[in-house]
Amino acid sequence: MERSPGSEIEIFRDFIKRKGLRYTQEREIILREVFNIHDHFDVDELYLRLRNKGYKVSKASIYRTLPLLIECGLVQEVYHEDGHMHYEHIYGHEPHAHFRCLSCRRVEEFSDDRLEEVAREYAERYGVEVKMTRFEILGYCSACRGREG
Amino acid sequence: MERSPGSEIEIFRDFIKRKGLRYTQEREIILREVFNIHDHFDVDELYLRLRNKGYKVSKASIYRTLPLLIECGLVQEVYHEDGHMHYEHIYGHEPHAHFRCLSCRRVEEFSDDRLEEVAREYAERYGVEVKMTRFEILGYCSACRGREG
DNA sequence: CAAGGTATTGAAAAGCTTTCTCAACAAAGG
DNA sequence: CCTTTGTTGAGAAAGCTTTTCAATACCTTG
Ligand SMILES: [Mn+2]
Ligand SMILES: [Mn+2]
Ligand SMILES: [Zn+2]
Ligand SMILES: [Zn+2]
Repeated sequence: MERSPGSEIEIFRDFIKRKGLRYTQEREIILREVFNIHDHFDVDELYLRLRNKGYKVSKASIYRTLPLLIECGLVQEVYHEDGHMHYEHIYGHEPHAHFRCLSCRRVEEFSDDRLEEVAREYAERYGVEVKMTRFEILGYCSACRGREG
Repeated sequence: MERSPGSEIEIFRDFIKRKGLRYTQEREIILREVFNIHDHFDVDELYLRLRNKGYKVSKASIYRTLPLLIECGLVQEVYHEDGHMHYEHIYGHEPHAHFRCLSCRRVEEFSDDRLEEVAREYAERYGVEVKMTRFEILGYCSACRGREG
């Protein structure tokens, strides 16, 4: 009988405990805000949202916590743009890929089972353990393809 | 009757001219070295290789030229790691995806036609123009999966 | 082929993002 | 509670990438 996976908070707490780390206020505050953002975000946006809500969490703590959230599979690096990384929470969401318009920078999500299939087959053939996959299409969206390109 | 696409040098020169830019020594030297490297590379490696061959090209020029090579489709950003971007030349190579081991950092290439299929279908359905695609599998290679994970 | 207009270059500075340092603090076990 | 020790915040440091600006080189024109 499989135990239900639980909320992101339980998952994170278990992960932190299993690693022998301490479950701090700051770590939970950051986790909660990451799951309040239903969009791609960067460190600065996360930091400002927390400040605007009155939480005093430092950027250093955000930079320290994100790798933990990624390691336990709750969060993912989505893409690197404008000199910094962009993230999203993935727990509770279907795996999906991204289209990014090189002109207007709009990002669209879509999913296709073949992508996970490709990863699964690669893993089987080469004996690797898949932690995550990332599929991106870069190009010009329908609105932009006329204007330049 | 379709004209043959030509070498990377012709393509780059045509691109530069079409944009009304100047075809300089430095730009060609950088282009040539990019196509001498049959691996993923970063700015520093490219810079050091040029210096070791006696070329005096500045990093600024490399940082200025890479976006041009990318814009004309000769080069691609492969992945961001250790705080900087890694590139590869793609002209003359089949499209391929990457597996990256999170432990030993080894990078393996593989290809699967389904990936281009997914992109082609997305483009058709949403009317976007695809410039490039990127598929990555992150995980632990067969050698590393026992040791940690 | 010479000259002039102007994009490009190199070197250094600046701008950013991310990491590190260290004293003060707080989590967690006894 | 008390103690131990990992964590935090603020600022410094460390990179990477972009910008600045005078000197240079490309290339068009005459
Ligand atoms: Mn997404
Ligand atoms: Mn490759
Ligand atoms: Zn667009
Ligand atoms: Zn490995």
